[in-house]
Order: sequence, then C-alpha cells, then structure tokens
Amino acid sequence: MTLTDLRYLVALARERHFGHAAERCNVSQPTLSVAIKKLEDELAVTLFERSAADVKITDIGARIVAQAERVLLEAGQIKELATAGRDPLSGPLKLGVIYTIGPYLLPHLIPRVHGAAPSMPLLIQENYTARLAESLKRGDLDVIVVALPFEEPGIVTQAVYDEPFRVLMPAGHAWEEDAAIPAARLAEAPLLLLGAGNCFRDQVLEVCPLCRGGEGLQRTLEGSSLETIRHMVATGAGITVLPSSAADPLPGGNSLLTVRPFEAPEPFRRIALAWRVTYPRSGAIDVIRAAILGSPLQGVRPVGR
Amino acid sequence: MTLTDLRYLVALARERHFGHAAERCNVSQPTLSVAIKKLEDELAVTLFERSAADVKITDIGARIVAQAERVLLEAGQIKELATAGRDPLSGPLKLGVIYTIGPYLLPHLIPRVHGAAPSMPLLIQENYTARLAESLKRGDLDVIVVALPFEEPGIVTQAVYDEPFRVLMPAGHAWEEDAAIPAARLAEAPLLLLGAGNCFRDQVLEVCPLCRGGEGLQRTLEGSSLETIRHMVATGAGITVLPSSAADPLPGGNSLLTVRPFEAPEPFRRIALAWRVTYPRSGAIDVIRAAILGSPLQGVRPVGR
DNA sequence: GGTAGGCAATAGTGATTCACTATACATCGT
DNA sequence: ACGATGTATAGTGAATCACTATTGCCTACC
Repeated sequence: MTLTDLRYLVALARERHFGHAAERCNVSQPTLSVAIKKLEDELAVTLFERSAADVKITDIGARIVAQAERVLLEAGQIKELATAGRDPLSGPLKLGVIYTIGPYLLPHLIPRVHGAAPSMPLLIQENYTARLAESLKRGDLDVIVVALPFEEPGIVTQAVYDEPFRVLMPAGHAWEEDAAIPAARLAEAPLLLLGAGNCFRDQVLEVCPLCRGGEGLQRTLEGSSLETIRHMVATGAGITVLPSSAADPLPGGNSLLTVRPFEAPEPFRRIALAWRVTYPRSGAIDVIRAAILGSPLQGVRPVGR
Repeated sequence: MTLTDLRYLVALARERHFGHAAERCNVSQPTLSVAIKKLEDELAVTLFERSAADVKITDIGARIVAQAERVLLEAGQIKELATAGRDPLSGPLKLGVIYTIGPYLLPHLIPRVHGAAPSMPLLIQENYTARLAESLKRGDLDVIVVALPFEEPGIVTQAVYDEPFRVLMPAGHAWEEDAAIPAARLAEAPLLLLGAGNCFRDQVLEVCPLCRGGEGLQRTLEGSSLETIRHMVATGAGITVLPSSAADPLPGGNSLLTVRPFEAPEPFRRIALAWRVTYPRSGAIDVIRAAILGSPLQGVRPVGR
C-alpha cells in the first residue's frame, strides 16, 4: 500500500470510471486497474464492484476511501510543513550568550533580529561558556555568542568583533590623571573580579599575570555580575576591568565612575559565534551576525570573515 | 515520499541512530540512510543533523516526524477497516422485497438473520419488482426477493422456493363445496386484483387468461395490498387469489374466509433472490437464503440450488 | 599525535515494482 | 449477431528499492 495507490483509489471513487480516474492521475488505465487490484488483494477486500455499465464502490470501499482521503490529507501536510520550514528564517532560534555580553548586546540585538527575520523568534539563554557549549552540543541551543578561544569538536566558530578592555575606577581615583593605564598597574589596586566560570575573569587575569599572585589585591565576587561590580566600584570598593561595550556607555550618565583605556598594546577579547558544523540554518546565523554588527556596541572593532 | 519512507523517518527519530533504526525496520543501514536522504531532498529540508557522536533531529524535522506519525496512524486505520470489513456478515445489508412477500416473510426473516449474523443489520425496502430492480442496479439495494421470471443484465438470480396459489372466498361461498378449484372458474366470479405494477397481479391473470377478457368480472384495486383485498373478500366483495404463504395461515383465526387450493396443475410462483453479479458479499446472500428457507412459510416448496 | 573503532555515506549490483503499449475479454445496446 | 464501451491481462522496459562491500569521517584512546 503506497500513497500513490491511495491517490488512485480516491480518484476512482470520485470518477467511478477507471479510464477517467487514470486520466486524472496522469497514468494509463491498466496502471490504475492493476494498482486497485493490488490494493484489494493486499487488503483482502473488494473495494469496487466493476461492471460494464459502471463502477460501484462497496460499503467497505467507501469507508476505506474516506480513510485514504484522510491519509492523503495528512501526507499533504508534510509537504506544507516542509515548505514552511524551508526558510531558515522561520521557526525559533535558540541563542546562547555569555553573561558578560548579554546585558549589553541583547537589547540591541533582539529588535534588529526581529526586524530582519520577523518569523524567527529568539529563545535566549545566558550562561557560562562551558554551559553554553554543553547545551550547544546537546542541541538545546542552536547558536552561541562566546569569547575566543573556543575549541570544541563538531563546533565551528566565526569571529565577529574584537572588544578592548577598559579600566573602571571610582570618580576622583588617583589614576584618573592618566589618559591610559598600563596593564601591570592593576596589581597595585583592589581589583574586583567575577567568580570562576566566567571567561572574562580569566581573560582579565591574563592581562595582568601579577594580579593572580598579588595576594589579596583582587577580590572575587562569586555569583555576581559586571553590573554589580560596577556599583561596587562606584562605592569605592575597588577598581575593575570591563569590556568596552560595558564600560564606554557609562560616564555619560554616571559621574561616580571614571573609565580609562589601557596603554597599548590594548588588551581585548575576540567575540565569536559558534554552532554545530551540522546545523543547517546558516541563513539564520548570518542574520544574527549582521544584527550583532549592526548593534551600537561602543569601542568594538568588527572582524572580517 | 512513500509510507515506507515515513516509517524509516519515525524509526530514526525514535532511535536517533541509523543502524538501530534500520534494524528496527528490518532493513540495512544504507537503505535507511538513502531513504532519509531522499526524503530530505524531496522536501528540500534537513531533517536530521548527523554527526559521529549522535543524530539530532532538527526543529522542522521534529514537526515533520510528528506529522508522519499521524499519517502512519491513519494509514494503519485502513488496514483495520479492511480487516473489519472482510467479514461479509459485518455491515448493513440493503434488502428489497416485493409487496406480496414482505408482510409474510419479513417477520420470520428478520429475527433469523439477526440470529445468524448479529452484526449485519438489515435495511429493508418493500416495492414493486421494477423499482427494486432499479435500486438493485443502482446499488441502492444489495439483494432483492422477487418472483421469477426476472431477467436483468448484470443481475443473477437464485430460486429459493415455489409457492402455490390459493383461492380465497368468503365463508359460505358456493365453491366451498369443492376441495380444489379449476383455474378457469376464476372467470366466473368477481375477482379482486392488485393494481398494475404488482407482479402477482400479472401472475394471477396468467393463471386464468379468460379473466383478462371477461369484462367486469375482475376488479383492480390500485394502491392496495393483499391484506386489504383479504378484508374485502371477507365482506363478500368477491373472491381473490393469494399465494399460499398469505392464504394458508388464515382459516385458523378467521371464520369469515375459506381457502381452497387449485386443481392440478396447481399454479404457483417461483420466488428468488437476485443480486448484482459483481456483489462481493456472497456469504451474506447465503445467510438470507438460509433464513428464508428457515422461515415457516405455509405451503411453500424449497427449490434446490 | 597516531591509530583503532564506530557510524554514516557512497558505489555498485540484483531483484522487485511500476507504468507503459498492445491486446484480450466481458457486457450491453442496436 | 455485431459494434461500442470499458476493464483485465500479457509482455516489456525503466525506475526504484534494498542489498553487500567499501569509503570517509570523526572521536576517543593509547
């Protein structure tokens, strides 16, 4: 029993004439005749009473035809689903973003994606890189925004932008005098840091290897966020390092804080998109990338593909 | 897209492993692999993300699998319908009976059929032979009970029983003296007859060709029934001829009427079943025949097949 | 960092199925 | 009886299906 057979069946039930039904199905009369006979044999049921005068459907035949119509209808739905799903910009996209990017990127990203792909709702999760990687591999996420380096088997990455680091200090801080801060100087002040698991913490410590050893001068704030740290800096609890997208928008409305760039070579992080090599909706990824690059993230430098 | 393809599809969605899914479908891994690829090409959609680690279903894939399961479910219903419909004794049987048999046969027939085939309800229509023939050919009826001769293209008949005719007269009638009545004598009395269209009318007139010419001696009662004629005979309006199944049960409880057989050669009618040659439920016809023969129709003689 | 093992994809082949043309067969109406 | 109409059957070629054998790829292990 194939779907073609069922199509022949309902055609014959409608036309009540083998020749006409065959014509409607664009096949020869014997083809349809044989197919119907095969169906009857397979089901061990007489579906039609054939006579020279006309073709009559049996009771059981009528019931089976009705069921066949249902089958064909449902099968047609498959094609419709496929057509609707062929557009990579249709259907939800599960996006993961690390904690230190989400709050600064998403407010810009979401409306842009919605504008470019209105029928692609974003399902967003913020988390640590490691967790995002897990979810991505499991298939719980489709695309993630992380900082490089990021190497995982079966995962491909594409750099999107570089983002320089800034030093954030309370207004009136001694370093305010300097236009740029040397990285090594971080070891001299109480440095507020995110908890372990945040890749940004590690990147900051890489900028200033002395900090790791300089006992007591850096304070780790477990379960915290850059925003919390910023408030703490404002209260004079210490200084910190922020990515430019988080730091640069600040001075305007916040006179309690001062932002300074690092001295060259300016430390920075490279932000990238990552997805499974096998992920088929590359068009969706392009939209995400474009939306990120279209977002007004201060201080960032796009990375050519 | 075939139903087999869809079966492979849902198996793979369940197993998430080409080899296991193939095994479950009793085919080789390449077979399933190719089939899935063919489906994806046909639908122009990626249904699964394949990687060495595992097989992930895409969003659109999951929706299509759900739809495929619906299709397979409905297709399975076809087989169930066929299995249920394979029994010729299941499903309603549309039975037609001529007016001059119905009232005497059906009260016996119906319970017997119900006993022999409880899941075969009878849909009964009483009518003239010509109307029954029309309905039978159109397919509005499946089997009819008629008097022979009955010849129609595409229709086969099977004699079931012979039924002698009787003379019915009011009690005290002059002919009461005789044990048997010669057919020719019918022309001598006011003969009450059914209207045109009733085959029994014609058969009675054939018994006594003189009656047709003997003007005024026979009266035609249009739109009447044997029962009405019987009442009229009881009131002395004339005599009539009845089939034995209608006449023989009478004398017991009706002292106003007298029944006499004809002289040999006893006129009779041959009652038969008729159905389309193409009608597939021969088992149902056998049940009807057996039920008729099992009915206590007085005076009738079964006709061997 | 090389290698073995697991897994899906591909190649190549044979069997089955599908659909065609030509024709036979059945029935009905003239 | 014969022609018209309509379905079934025969016979053939093409397409599809499913198989075995093999390749290619990735991962994980040593």
